Amino acid sequence: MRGEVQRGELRHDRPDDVPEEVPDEVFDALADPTRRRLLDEISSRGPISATHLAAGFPVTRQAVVKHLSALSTAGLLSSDRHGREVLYAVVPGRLQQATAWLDDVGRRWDDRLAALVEHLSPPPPA
Amino acid sequence: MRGEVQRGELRHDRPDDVPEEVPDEVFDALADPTRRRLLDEISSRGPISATHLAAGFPVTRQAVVKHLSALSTAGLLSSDRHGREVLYAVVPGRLQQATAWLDDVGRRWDDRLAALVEHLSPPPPA
DNA sequence: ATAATCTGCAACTCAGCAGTTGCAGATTGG
DNA sequence: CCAATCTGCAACTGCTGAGTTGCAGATTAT
Repeated sequence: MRGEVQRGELRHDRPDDVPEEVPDEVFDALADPTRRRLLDEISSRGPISATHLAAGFPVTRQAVVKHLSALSTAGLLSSDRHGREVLYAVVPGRLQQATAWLDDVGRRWDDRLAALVEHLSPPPPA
Repeated sequence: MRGEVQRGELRHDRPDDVPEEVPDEVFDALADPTRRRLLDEISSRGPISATHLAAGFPVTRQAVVKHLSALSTAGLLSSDRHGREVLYAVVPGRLQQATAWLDDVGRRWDDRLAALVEHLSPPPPA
């Protein structure tokens, strides 16, 4: 037996370009530990420049800038230019999109379990 | 000027091996779109084997197995062997750890904004 | 027993991303 | 004006992770 017939076609009728209604870049941005620490710092210290942030991190300023760009692309940060420096700030509403998906999965699973319990345990004799 | 004095030392006194109190593997597991779709499927269809899942995905069974392993390592899935097949199920409690961090950052930022508004707007003249 | 399934391990390829260095443009301060 | 500072762009390196193929062991069905 060679080659195992794997790689079937999808059963769901989602179009290929809309595989899920989930904020893709958001999770991607949150995946990196350094990016999460940056979000952490900014949320604590308030609007701050890349150079100032980099002073507190073990990586170069350029690396920090790339991470901030990723976070901005995901809509988690906003950047405003003040004079010669650029201050980054948190956009809190965007975080809810991530939690929404997590809650959805969790709730769906809870519903499954609840339905299962309901099905397995008939009402006690009165 | 060559070399820019970047790469400063951390200002926080966190030890290096405990950079953050955040579920690292969880975010790492949630970073991949395929893994999120797998979680999605399992939460909808209930306990299911890797082979069955792979039939609905455009990748090989092995790839699915690797993703399921990552999700299990993160504590998001549990696996039970029934006969010759292994059924994967969602562990919903673990998802709350991820949402907890997101909520923390969001709430902290909201507090900052609230304090700022409080400070900038003195009580109106009576 | 034998064929069909399902799982698991190992080695390999390949693209992407984190991080780096180097330099040039723009802005503030003395 | 000149020096210091902050930002931005581009090219390069290195590693990790997603996905693959190939095969072997275990379990069920005929």
